[in-house]
Amino acid sequence: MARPATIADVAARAGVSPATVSRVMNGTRAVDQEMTERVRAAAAALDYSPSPLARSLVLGRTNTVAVVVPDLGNPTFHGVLRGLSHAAARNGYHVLVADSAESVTAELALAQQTRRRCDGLVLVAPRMPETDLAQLLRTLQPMVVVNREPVGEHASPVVTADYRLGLTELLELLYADGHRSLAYLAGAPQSASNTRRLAALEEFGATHPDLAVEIRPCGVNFVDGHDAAGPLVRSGVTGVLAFNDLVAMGLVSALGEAGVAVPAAMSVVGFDDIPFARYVTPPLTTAAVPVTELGELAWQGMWDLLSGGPPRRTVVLSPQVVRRGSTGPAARSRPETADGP
Amino acid sequence: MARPATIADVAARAGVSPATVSRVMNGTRAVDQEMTERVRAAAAALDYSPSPLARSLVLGRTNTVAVVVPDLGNPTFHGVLRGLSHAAARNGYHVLVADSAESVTAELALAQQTRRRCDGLVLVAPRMPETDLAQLLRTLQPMVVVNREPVGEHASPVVTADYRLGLTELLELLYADGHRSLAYLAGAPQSASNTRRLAALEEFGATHPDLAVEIRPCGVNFVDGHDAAGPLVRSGVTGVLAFNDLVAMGLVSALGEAGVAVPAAMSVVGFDDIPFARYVTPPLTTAAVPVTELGELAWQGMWDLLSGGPPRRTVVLSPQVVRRGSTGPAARSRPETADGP
DNA sequence: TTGTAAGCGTTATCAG
DNA sequence: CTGATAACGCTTACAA
Repeated sequence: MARPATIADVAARAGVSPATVSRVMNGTRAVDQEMTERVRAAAAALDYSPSPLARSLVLGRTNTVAVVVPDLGNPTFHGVLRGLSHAAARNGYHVLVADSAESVTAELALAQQTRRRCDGLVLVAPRMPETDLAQLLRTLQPMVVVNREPVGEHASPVVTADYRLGLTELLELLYADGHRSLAYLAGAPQSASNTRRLAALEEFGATHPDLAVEIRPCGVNFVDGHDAAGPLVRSGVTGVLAFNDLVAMGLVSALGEAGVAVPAAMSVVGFDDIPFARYVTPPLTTAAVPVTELGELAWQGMWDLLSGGPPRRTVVLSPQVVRRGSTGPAARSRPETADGP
Repeated sequence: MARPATIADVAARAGVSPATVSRVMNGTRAVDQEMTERVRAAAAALDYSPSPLARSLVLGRTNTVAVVVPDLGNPTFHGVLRGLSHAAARNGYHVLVADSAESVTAELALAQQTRRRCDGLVLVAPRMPETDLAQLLRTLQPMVVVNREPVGEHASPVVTADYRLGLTELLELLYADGHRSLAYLAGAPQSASNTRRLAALEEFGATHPDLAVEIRPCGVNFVDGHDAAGPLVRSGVTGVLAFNDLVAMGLVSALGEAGVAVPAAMSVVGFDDIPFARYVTPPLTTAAVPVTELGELAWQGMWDLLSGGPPRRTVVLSPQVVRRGSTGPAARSRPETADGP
C-alpha cells in the first residue's frame, strides 16, 4: 500500500549516496565493507528492491520477451509457450504473452505493440501474410519465428517442425498398410504448415502413381472433423489424413456414431500428438510434434540474439510418427458396404 | 535496427517542443490545428511511437498485469489464462505470465518479482502456504486470488469455483444411482480445492449414514489414476470420484485394461470437464469448472481495483455437473467377481 | 573508494 | 495554446 522505497530512501537511511546503493545492489564495483553492510541493512529495513522499470529505461533492457500466438486455447501453442517460458526463466527472463485471437488483421499491430515493451519477440503466426511478416522481420529485431519459414532474407532464427516430412511418413505408413485411396482433410489454406503438408502430398503422389489422394477443405477443430465424416464415407477412401489430432478425433467420433469401424473399415491419422491423442478410443496414430522443445529452442535462438551471439540458424525438428490403434490394413471392401448384405 | 525515434526527434523535425508532441500523441490538450498536422507528419515520417517504458515510469502505470500459475501445462490454468488474457486485452492491458513449475518454494519470490513489473497480480497458487499467501496479500496489492479463499482479512477479490458444491452434486448423482460404497481419489493434500472436496465428503457422509466413502491418496495426473486401479478393484467399491478428469481418465483406461467395464461394473466421475473429457470412451461424467469465465472474472476484479473502483467482492462460480457415459446404476455384484462364475 | 550530476524518454506543472 | 522545467527511479561517467 505504502509507496515502495526508492534508492534515495535507502541512501538517506544508510547515510550514503544513491550511487553507492546502486553499486552495492548490483555488485558493480567494490564498496567499503562497512558501508556495504549499512546499505544492506537499510535496504532490508525498507524492504527495498530496485524498480525494474527505471532500470529498464536506463539500461535499455527489460529482461522480458514477447510471445505472440494465434490462440492460447490450442494445445500446440500452449506447449510452445510452456517450453519457452521455462527456458526463459532459467536465464532470468520474463514472458509477455499476447493472444491474437486468430485475428490475422490485428496480429501485425499486436506484434508491434507488444514488442515495444520487451527486448525481443517470438512470433507464432502461421497465417500472417508474407508481406506483413517481412515487415516485422525488418523492424522488430531481435525476433524469432516459430513454425513457418519466411521467404527472403532476414536476420531471424527460425524454429519449426518439418510438417512435410511428418506427413510423408504418415503417407508411407498408410501406403505400407495397403491403402491406395486416401483423403486429406486440409486446414487453413493460408497456413504455413498446411502448405508444407500439401507439398508432401504432391511429392508422394508423384512417386506413387497407384495412390489416389483427394484433398478436402476441412478445418482445424474437432467439429470440423466430425462434420467431414459423411462425405468421406461416401467417397469410398480407406484412409484419412486429418490436418491435426483434433480433426482426427472429431472424425473418429463421427465414424463411430455412423457405425464405421476404425481402423477395420477406415484408418485415420492425426498430426501433432496432443496430450490426449493416446487416450482416445482407438488411440490415435499421429506424427508427434515436439512442441515443448520447439519453445525451448525458440528461447535458445532468442537468447543467442540477445547475447549478441553467433549467426542465425534455422532449426527444423522432425515429427515422430507414432503408430497407435487408429490405423490398420486397408479395408477390402469400401466402407459404405458395411451395412450391405 | 536503428535506434527508435524519440519524442525529441519528432519535436525537432516538427519544429515544436516535446511537450506539444506529447499532447498531440495523447490528445491530452487542444493543440493548434496546423501544429498538430506537422507533428503527425513528423511522427509518421520517423515511425515514432512513444516508449511504453518511459511512459510507465512517469505515469506510474505499466498497463500490464502479472499472472502466476503453478503449471502452464495444466488445462485448468491454461483456460484461466486464456480468459484473462482476452479480457485484459479488451481494456488495453498486457499479460506477463509466470509459471512456478509447481515449485511451492519458489512461488513466493516469483510472485514478488513478477509483480514489480506490473500494475497488479493475479495469483493462482492452490498449494501456497497460507502464511506466504497472507504476506503477498499484504504487500502486493492490487491483487486477485483465483481458486482458493485466503483465511483472514484482506483487500483482494477472490474468484473461485465451488469445489465443495461440485463434489456434493457428484455424490448425489452417484447416490441416486444406487451407489453406497465409493472411493475418493485425493489430489495434493495441501491444495485448496482438495480441502473443499474433503469437506463435501464429510458433510455428505454425515447426512447419508448408509453411504461409505473411503479416501485414498492418489495424485493429479493420468498415471496416478492409472496406478490407482488395482487396489480400487480389490476394494469392492462400485463408484469412484477422481480428483480431476485426468485422474479419472487414467483410471478408466486402467480399468479397461483390467477388464472391468465402465460403467457396468464400476462408475467413475472426474472433475473440471477439460476439453477432452467428452471425447474419451466412455465420455466422462464430471463437474464442469468454467475456467475461461474464471479468468474473465479475475480480470474483472483486477480492473475494478485498477480503476480505483468498488469494494472487494468474492465471486464463486458453481461447477456444472454433466452426466455422460462413465456413470450408471451401481453394479449388483462387486467388481472382483466379474471374472467369477 | 565515494559522491555529484547527467541522462534514459516521457508527462505534468506552471509560466508566458 | 505553447514551451521550459522538473520529476519518475535508476545507472554511470566523471570528478574528488
